[in-house]
Amino acid sequence: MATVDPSLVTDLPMFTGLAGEDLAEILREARSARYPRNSDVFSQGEDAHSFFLLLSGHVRASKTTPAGEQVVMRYVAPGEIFGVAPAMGLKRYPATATAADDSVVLIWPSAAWPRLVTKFPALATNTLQAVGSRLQESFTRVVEMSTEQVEQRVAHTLVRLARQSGRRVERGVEIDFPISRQDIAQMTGTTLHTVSRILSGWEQAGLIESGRQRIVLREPDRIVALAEQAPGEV
Amino acid sequence: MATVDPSLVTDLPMFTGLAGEDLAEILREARSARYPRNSDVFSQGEDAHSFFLLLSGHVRASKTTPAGEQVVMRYVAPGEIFGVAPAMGLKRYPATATAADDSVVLIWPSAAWPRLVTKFPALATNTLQAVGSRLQESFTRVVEMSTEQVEQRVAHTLVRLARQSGRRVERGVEIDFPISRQDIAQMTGTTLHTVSRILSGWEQAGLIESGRQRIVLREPDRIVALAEQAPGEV
DNA sequence: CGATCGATTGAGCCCTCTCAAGAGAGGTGG
DNA sequence: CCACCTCTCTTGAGAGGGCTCAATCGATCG
Repeated sequence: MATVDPSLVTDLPMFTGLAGEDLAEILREARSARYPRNSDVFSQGEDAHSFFLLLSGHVRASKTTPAGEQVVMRYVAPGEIFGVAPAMGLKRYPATATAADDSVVLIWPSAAWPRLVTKFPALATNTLQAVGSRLQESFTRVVEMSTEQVEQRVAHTLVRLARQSGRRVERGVEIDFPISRQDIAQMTGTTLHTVSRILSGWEQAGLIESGRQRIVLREPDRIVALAEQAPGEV
Repeated sequence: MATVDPSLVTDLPMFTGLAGEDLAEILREARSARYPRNSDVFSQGEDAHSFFLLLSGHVRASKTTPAGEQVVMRYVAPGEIFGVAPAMGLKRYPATATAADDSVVLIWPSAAWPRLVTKFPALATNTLQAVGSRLQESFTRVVEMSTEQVEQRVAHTLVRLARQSGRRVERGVEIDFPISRQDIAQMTGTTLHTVSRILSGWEQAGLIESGRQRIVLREPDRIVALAEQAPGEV
């Protein structure tokens, strides 16, 4: 397999402070692979043999409870690293990563991490920032689940998805990968029935337009308003 | 102010891989300070001027929403670093840190971080692991809030607090710092009324013994069982 | 064109919140 | 050292948001 072209990734936050030859050396240790929609990149509990960078597509990270319930932790957008369990000192992946859409991924063997990070300390700094911002996001979610009603949480989640992975279309902003009511329920701690009722309501009010695994925000500002409005303040 | 004695901190995860003189050099950049119970070490939104290591006592990190509601993110135990916003690239503290009990803290100016991490790359690795394990904890909390009922969440929270900061007493395991029903409510996303009702029930069942800001787990195993039992499985 | 997967919608219930009141424990100041 | 005041905890009553159970519809894909 050919080496990855450095120009594809040179501007990513992960490689801040890493110049031409250094970057090329890092990339030489990686291989790329394609994952078709709905296939798993890795599974929860599996030996953490590699870490990853998403080149294109979208990857969903989810955790399964002992009782078999699934919770979606996040969606990975192109340019982000994921499956960095090895860097955090974990032996096994704490979640399952599934291609939400056909995806292309760079893969480094875990064994390369200590060597790379010793030679290129900027990698540690950049990873620390990436993990730090995920910690902030996770905290935000805890706060929302503690203080907001379901409708607000769904609104916040859609706004965030649209900002992270929105695509401008004629009628508004479309979330750029297939996402079901069930997925949104698993991101907001509710049931697919409740999500369906909420989205049906919004569709009738003209706020969104949606179909099978497809959501277009027609009036993003009014969804933001819903997200921020205190309950009862109607 | 005298330099901190390296022997006090040499075994902490934060300083793994750092030997005598290196450690002494790192500690020379820190000062120590005492915070009486209920005083703030730093406040949410404030300029992130420093990062910290807790030597003794307990510190509560909490976030306040725009609507004024508070959510407790975690309790810091002795030996842990906190307020590492600077290392994650944040300009301001994302939460408020309050001494839950009289506490002694090591303080490094943020400006020291880039210099220290360049000279001692192990610091970046160790911090990455610390932030990584917090991310795992935060994920655990999201999963619990998504899938469990309030009683299970309270049980899980008490078990975790007892493991992290429990002290053996004759009658069981006591949580080693003052903690109110309100604090537990803000950790589990419920109200102090509901927490009070749950703890009253457990007290009558002989599972715990409690008083003003004080909780003793008399039968930790049975609390663990409550935490893990599926709802309805009674 | 059938089968499967996702979405919709109704009915009823229950867990938890809200509102309300009061009791007990500690700390503090005179 | 006592009285008061504040903070924490308890407990009841009632309401409601969201879940569970159930059935149907629609769309996409092989």
